[in-house]
Amino acid sequence: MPSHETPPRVRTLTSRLLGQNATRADRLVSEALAEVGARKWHFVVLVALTEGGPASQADLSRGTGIFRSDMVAVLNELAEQGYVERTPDPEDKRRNVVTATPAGREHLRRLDEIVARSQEELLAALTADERARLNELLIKLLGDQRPVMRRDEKR
Amino acid sequence: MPSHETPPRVRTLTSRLLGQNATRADRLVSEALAEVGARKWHFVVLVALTEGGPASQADLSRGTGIFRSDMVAVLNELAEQGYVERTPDPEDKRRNVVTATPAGREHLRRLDEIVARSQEELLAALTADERARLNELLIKLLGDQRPVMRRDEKR
DNA sequence: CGCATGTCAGGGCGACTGACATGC
DNA sequence: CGCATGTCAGTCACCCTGACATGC
Repeated sequence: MPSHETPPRVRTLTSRLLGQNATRADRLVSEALAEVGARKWHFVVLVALTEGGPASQADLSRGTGIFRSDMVAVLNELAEQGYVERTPDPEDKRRNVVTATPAGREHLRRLDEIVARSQEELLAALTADERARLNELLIKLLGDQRPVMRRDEKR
Repeated sequence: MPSHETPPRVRTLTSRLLGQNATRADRLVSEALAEVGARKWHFVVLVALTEGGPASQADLSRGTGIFRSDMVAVLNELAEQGYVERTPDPEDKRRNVVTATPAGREHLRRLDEIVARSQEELLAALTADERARLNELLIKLLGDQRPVMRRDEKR
């Protein structure tokens, strides 16, 4: 009986390679973050807040690519853990101003380390040059694409 | 108010770049395949069958990385459309022998074209050299990893 | 007996849609 | 008025677990 290994025709499809690598990368990062009760969206949102300052949920959504509707849960989780605060915006009563707390910034430092370690693990098989080249190519391939949410921009 | 673009710290994370590119690639391929009522698993399974010959569901599962439990639905769909046939294996009554029908092979030729066009679209921003290099790096990065399902091998 | 196979039920997560109340 | 914001309820695909009956 023949071997049913995935044949080259499929194995070397770029879309497939991207998918498999993304799955592996995601698992590495997610499992590492899970050890401190965090998920990757926590990381992304905390980075956005500490680098961009306080923001509305819609701003955060647009900046990170997380849907407005999903942002709610992410912020709920972060708020429960005391890493962000939601306060009503006095200038526009529809909005919440989301702010990273000191504990949030502290937490982010931990996440930064964890994520960095995951990247190291992910990229272990590549030399520094290869890593750089890969990143370059991935960026070029991605082009103008907004983080996710390409078409409408108004979620 | 600051801009909340995704900052470089996050934007250039390889895990993130892989994720975004994989999402885009997946969308491209899936939407194209959807136009003929197919999904990527259909493609993968049909390729496995035409290149490896008839196989049991468990063999197909191991070869493609689709879980045994999910393979059932995929084969149901392919069988409904007349692209594969399940017949009991006389040599081992636990097994089904899955075979691609002529219509299945015909269908695969269409899918092949569609997938090829998607890859073209996906990779439009890269030169031939860059595409080759990217594939190389992705393959090296993936290393020994089995299609998915790394740990147990016995789903 | 332990193990493989096909099947089903279900969980968790991420991407995404639709709707709705409130306010600009 | 049209549009933005925060929220909730759901859908769908994928990845994955657990269990079970049947047969090796």
